[in-house]
Amino acid sequence: MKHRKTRTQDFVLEEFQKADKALSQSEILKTLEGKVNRVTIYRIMDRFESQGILHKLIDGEGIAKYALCKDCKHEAKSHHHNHIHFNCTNCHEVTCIEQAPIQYELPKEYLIEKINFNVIGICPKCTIKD
Amino acid sequence: MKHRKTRTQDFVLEEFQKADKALSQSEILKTLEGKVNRVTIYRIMDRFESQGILHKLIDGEGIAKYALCKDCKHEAKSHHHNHIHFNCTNCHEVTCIEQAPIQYELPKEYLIEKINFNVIGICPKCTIKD
DNA sequence: ATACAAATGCAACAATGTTGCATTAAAAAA
DNA sequence: TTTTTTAATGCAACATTGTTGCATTTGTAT
Repeated sequence: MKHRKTRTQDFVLEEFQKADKALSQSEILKTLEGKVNRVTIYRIMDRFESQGILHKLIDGEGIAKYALCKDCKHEAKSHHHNHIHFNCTNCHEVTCIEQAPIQYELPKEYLIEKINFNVIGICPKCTIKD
Repeated sequence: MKHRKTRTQDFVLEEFQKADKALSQSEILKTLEGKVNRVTIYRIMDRFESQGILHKLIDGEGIAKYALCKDCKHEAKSHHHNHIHFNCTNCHEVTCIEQAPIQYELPKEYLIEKINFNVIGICPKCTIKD
């Protein structure tokens, strides 16, 4: 016996599917209208991350957010998320830009475990309005 | 009359010069042994940032840190810091890697204001020991 | 239906960061 | 030098994020 299906977990997962962007604990909590303890949200997101359902990132403000894993490689030990996260300073949405290629070079003495790349600016939805 | 020279500000600046890495409020506070209020540290670092002396970054854990500006361009409105910050998971130091080139592409609809790139892993100092 | 343990709730705690207001102290003006 | 101005600091209070321990609830296997 491992994982148990609960309403709150289903709800959280649906929120991520609907949102199509990275969400923080407080954003999830709002949609639950205080019906669930915030500690539970933290724990559900942690659990989803270790199950490879979500990936965690730190946004440009230092807030931990999670987003659905889409094109992730799930091979053993190599669950990487080497894509840019775009932080819109207008609508404050953080979105995964999986199609944007990143290239960087570090002296080979550096052992790389993972990356956390944030680009801060105005997203397409907000530039159109302006 | 604009800026006033104080001992605490001098001390903070010296710490950054000695450290040659990014420092958080709490790290600065420790070296001051509680002789200065932590709010003052926040304000000094903010002030230094707006004066172009320090630049702010969010490290891989979401903690705000500041580092000395070295090769920054200080032309009007273009005080960029487009370099990688390396976060060592062993010694927990965060260092600016100004010589490492970064290339990334985003659809042109995205307006880029600044970036915050963290690479997390083991730094050269720590790989040698291992 | 019962038993096990995963999931949740709740209280408490720590750390980070911000704000308002009183006080201190640089440095300019007298 | 003394006085005045106000930038800089101290302090209290607050908000938010995140974590931990323990009791309770609730899936689900038996």
